[in-house]
Amino acid sequence: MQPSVDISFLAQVYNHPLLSRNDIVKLSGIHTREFIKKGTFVLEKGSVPQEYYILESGLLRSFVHDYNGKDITVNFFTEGELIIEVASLFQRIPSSENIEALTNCTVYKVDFEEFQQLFHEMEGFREWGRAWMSKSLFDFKQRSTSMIVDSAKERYEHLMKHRPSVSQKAPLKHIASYLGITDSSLSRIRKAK
Amino acid sequence: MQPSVDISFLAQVYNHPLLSRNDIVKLSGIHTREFIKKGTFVLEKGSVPQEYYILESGLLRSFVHDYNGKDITVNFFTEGELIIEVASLFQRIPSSENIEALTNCTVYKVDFEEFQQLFHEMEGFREWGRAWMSKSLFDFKQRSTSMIVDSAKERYEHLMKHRPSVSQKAPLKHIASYLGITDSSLSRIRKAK
DNA sequence: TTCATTTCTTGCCATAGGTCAAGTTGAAGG
DNA sequence: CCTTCAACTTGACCTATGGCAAGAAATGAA
Repeated sequence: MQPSVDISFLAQVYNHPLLSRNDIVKLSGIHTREFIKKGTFVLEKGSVPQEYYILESGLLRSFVHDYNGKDITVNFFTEGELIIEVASLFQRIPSSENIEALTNCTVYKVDFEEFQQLFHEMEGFREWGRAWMSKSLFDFKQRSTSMIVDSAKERYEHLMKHRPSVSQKAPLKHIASYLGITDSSLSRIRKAK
Repeated sequence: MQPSVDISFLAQVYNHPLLSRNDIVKLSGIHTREFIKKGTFVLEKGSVPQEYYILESGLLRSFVHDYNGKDITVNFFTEGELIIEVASLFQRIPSSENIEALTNCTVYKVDFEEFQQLFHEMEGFREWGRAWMSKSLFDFKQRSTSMIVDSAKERYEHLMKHRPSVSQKAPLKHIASYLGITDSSLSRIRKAK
């Protein structure tokens, strides 16, 4: 049994002035709903992704290993967000990061070729894509600035406030590496509150 | 006297498999060469940019002020790079950062409206744009990971190696804030070598 | 040339956060 | 119910980097 597509959920994700309700319906055609079990890797280092996903429910993270083999969480993916490794998907190069499901998840899968075709066909979709990229770029810029300007405690509080589901569902060690501190330090920060 | 456009320079910048020599010539039509004096702001916090630039020679930086009023360099722009604040240019919202010329510069200016038109007309241009954005996204991701994984000294050495012109032309304090350390610390790091 | 301003260096001490190691607590499988 | 493994906490100590302030060097304007 194939679970069915939830148009109004997709309408929220693909919210853009140049995308009409009709466009969304058309877009929904390239989305298939899937379940992903906790622990599954939706992308492995070294492979070239053939798709991206939209996360309906659950939590994932992307991570890399530094030169000491230490595991560093690069990003979390929360409900309503795109699960995508932009550089490797668009440039067809092997990914340098892994993406792993931290909980059971429900996602919409989008094949790259089908995406690509609609992308060039629909101006609104392109504009949405560019807006999405701008926002991501902005977020990562903010993130590196925050690493400079804010203390570990402030960064933690910011994460708590803006992405509460992360601190609820992710193990402390992943949150710590995402914040750029050790798990001991994060434990102390939490205690201090 | 209007300085003339250097097509082969632009061909390097707009290097992409889907952009032919003819496409580049067409693109060059929306570029005007300009000189910018050291100290000029090409973008001021709070204003909405109407253009982006390509840097032929010179050095610029973008920066913000943190809540203590401390000046933080977010990025440097070196020769051959795009001088652009993506979020505010594409989403037509006031910029949260400033962009300032650290030396006299030669640039190609591109008006947003003219860009926008060609962008939707030429598939190759769109693909180039997306590739450029992917790369930027990748770079910022790397940057935040580097802030976590590498020591101040390693970050400095990386910058030295990959963007030597920055350490040659920018004052120490801007390099320090870009690296996320104080100018005293950077001075000591330099000395230690 | 001189004066003023910025840039850079350096010393002293403070501190956030790291490292390592030893527990606890807790959850999942047999 | 017991065992195991991961998650989390906590303590003792260490280190990279910050804050502050003084001075030296370089740059630029008059």
